[in-house]
Amino acid sequence: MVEYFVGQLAKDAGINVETIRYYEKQGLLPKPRRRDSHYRIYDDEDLQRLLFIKRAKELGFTLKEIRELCRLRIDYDAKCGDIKNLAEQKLKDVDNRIRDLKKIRTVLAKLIDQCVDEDVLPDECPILESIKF
Amino acid sequence: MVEYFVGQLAKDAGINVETIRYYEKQGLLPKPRRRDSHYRIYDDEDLQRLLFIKRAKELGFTLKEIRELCRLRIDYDAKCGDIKNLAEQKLKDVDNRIRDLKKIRTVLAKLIDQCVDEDVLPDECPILESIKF
DNA sequence: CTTGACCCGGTACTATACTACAGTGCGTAT
DNA sequence: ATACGCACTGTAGTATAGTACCGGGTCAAG
Repeated sequence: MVEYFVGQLAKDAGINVETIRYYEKQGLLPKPRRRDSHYRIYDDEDLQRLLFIKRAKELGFTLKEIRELCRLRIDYDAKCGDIKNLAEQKLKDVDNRIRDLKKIRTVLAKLIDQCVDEDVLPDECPILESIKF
Repeated sequence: MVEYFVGQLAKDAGINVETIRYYEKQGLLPKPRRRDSHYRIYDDEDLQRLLFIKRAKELGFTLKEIRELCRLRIDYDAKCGDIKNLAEQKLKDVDNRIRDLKKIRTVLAKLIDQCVDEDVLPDECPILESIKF
């Protein structure tokens, strides 16, 4: 199994060393094992987790929400029903995001078509023209 | 046509009055007409625009990106090709977001199923288990 | 013609999410 | 064994996106 120190992990994930330690403090990364030297030791799972956090952030989830997404599990104390409820709520949220992104997608595609077919530009924001949230 | 002052607009959009003035400063809202009293006057288009900004933010776009999305137009100076390029780039971005959200969706759905069918919980973060970005 | 709700610009403060030191210790290659 | 890079904790500073407040003007109901 591959092991890294924080510097290598940071490089592989494309994330700042300080940010990794910050995520640990915020409970987004589990407290890693340490060398005798108290250097943190990471593995590939940590890398995947970091990449997930990075992308989830770009998708508009806050660190708090990401923490929740990642904790949909393990809490053997929590009843299955509780987890199910939270998961269902998150699923609904994700579905809505997908739906609204598809609306934006449609408008962008239309705009690109307009640019090809004619040399006519819409005279108001096309996104606003067609999307009514 | 309905006209509002900033207070009513804020109420209808579910957005703070100060935030609306802030968006104007940031170039997200066009400078509105004014009464003689220099009160700002808004209409339904402004409301739609605000709702779009609100949702786009929730979808993970920054104010800067939203400004760009809304300006994919009007710039009659810009060549159609430039607009097309920007729009295509945004489209790719939106497609990637949809793709990744669908991955998360799949995992959430699976998690909910597990809760129904058995009383077994995954013992690691299910999101991380299955999503490799 | 006043009074209370609302608007004005401007400035200062806040929360979130980093990012950058400072001072100190570890690791390894020479 | 020493020097250079990298790690450690802790604290301070930054960017983004608001949010709150101040002193003052406006509007309209009574």
